[in-house]
Amino acid sequence: MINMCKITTKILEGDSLKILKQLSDDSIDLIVTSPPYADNRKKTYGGVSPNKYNEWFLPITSELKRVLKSKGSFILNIKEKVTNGERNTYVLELIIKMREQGWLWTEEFIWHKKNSFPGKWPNRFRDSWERLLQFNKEKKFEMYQDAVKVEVGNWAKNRLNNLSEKDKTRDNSKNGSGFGKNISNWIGREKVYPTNVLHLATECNNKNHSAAFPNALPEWFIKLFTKENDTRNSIGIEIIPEYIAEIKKKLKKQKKNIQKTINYEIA
Amino acid sequence: MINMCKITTKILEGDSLKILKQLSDDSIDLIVTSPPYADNRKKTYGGVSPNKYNEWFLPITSELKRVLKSKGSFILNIKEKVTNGERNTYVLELIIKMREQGWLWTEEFIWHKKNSFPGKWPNRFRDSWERLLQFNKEKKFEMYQDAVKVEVGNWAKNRLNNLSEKDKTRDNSKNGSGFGKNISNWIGREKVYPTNVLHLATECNNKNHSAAFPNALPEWFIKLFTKENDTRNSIGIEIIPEYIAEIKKKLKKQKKNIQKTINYEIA
DNA sequence: GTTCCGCATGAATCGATAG
DNA sequence: ACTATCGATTCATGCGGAA
Repeated sequence: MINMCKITTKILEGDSLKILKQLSDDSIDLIVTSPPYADNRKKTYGGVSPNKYNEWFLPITSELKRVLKSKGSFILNIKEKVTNGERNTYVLELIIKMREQGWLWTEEFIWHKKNSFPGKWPNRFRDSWERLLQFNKEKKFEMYQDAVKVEVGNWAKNRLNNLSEKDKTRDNSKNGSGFGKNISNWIGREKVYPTNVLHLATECNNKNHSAAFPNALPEWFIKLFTKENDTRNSIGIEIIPEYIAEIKKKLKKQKKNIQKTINYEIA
Repeated sequence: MINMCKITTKILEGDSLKILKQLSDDSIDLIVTSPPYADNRKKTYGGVSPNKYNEWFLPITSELKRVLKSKGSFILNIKEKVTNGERNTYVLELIIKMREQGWLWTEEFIWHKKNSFPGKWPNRFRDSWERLLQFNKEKKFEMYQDAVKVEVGNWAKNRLNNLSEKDKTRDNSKNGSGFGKNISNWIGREKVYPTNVLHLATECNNKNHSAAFPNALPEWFIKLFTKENDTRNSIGIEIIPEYIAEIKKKLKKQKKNIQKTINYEIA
């Protein structure tokens, strides 16, 4: 037993706005969501038209702000659809409106979808990216950058073989920016920090749910914004009964493995 | 002589808003610009603070709309900077305001900067992408998708996307030596359309101008939005005398090569 | 002509300190 | 309290000279 704490995964059933109202203030460390995009997924979630989207979603973001801890983060995966030949501006307006609610728009990560949906149109190419908007309640928030470090690029192998005298000391840039470098700092460094562009393929095996949201995406943000050895209790909110059954089936499968080391419960 | 038309490159000197007013309505096929980002380039272009940015830039976009042909495109390369720990919203507001001017916001391409600026901060990673906003006057516009097709497969895709000017001349010389063999390589190799994510490195050898705008970027849009065998006359507007001198020097070097096939003039 | 290797450079941002 | 300046930190690329 590495950790004797009890960890729970709660699946709450119903409309997210109503469910959220039952949760306490400042109780959640991280929120990751990919709401149904406007007018898409009509068959499953009813579909919200672009001009009603913010009217529908802003009350939810307001509740999310209430339940999020002050040092927590909210990641919103979204992409505006094309209406009438143009990219619709509702996402831009959503960001502006959320700031009026008191959210800070800290960053916009890009999810580069390496295997984007094929297709051809006369006036545009395949859409190969989505927004991952980071919102916070306060300027200082929890972030564990070391948890998502990546391998250093190939350049380092060759570059570091023969260091010149200049490489061994701090060399300040000529343009007066104060920017300087000491190449010898890289000796023995195997991992570096990533950038704000994530290269991930969409998952095609998610047959029974309409969101093509790869597991690696929330996983990356969970690593980045929550502490590794803390208990990571989680909550999921879902309105469609069939999906709830599917989720619970998957969770039960995993429970057996998890319980070998941790006291794990599905609620 | 492939083409007997006269092609001209005009370098107009002065403030772009004033210069634009001298150009005729509906006379330009394609506009590609990367205006100084808010508060950056203080040393060279004076710098406009984020809250004054749109006030400064919207009169220019209004003139750009007047001079653009009805089926032309306007590509705006821009990225908002961080102010007070947040991404500033002036670019979002610019898009909304430009639509009020009558522009259509057709698409947002992403420029993934492979060699983004280094740095480490407690609350964010390196910024590795910029916006390439496509605006149009009408829903139907000129677009030549076949001109930017890429080879199928990851190897080819990366190779083509990474092409620098140097790469291209090298490749050409290879073509010259092994002509028959290369042709056979092309046969049967399928070409596909690219996506709306461009992977390009910034160019660091641009010693006398601070813009890290790779040649490949405007080149890609010129191929995509203007017809290959048309005469591609061009206009550049620049306010700093030193840069004008630099541009003219570069153009004169190229003139000798170009004039072997085309009647080329610098104005 | 080609490959190898040294090296400068880049649309940055935060936090502390000074005015 | 608010603004201005300054130091610290960091990674990948393409050019140019050498082999």
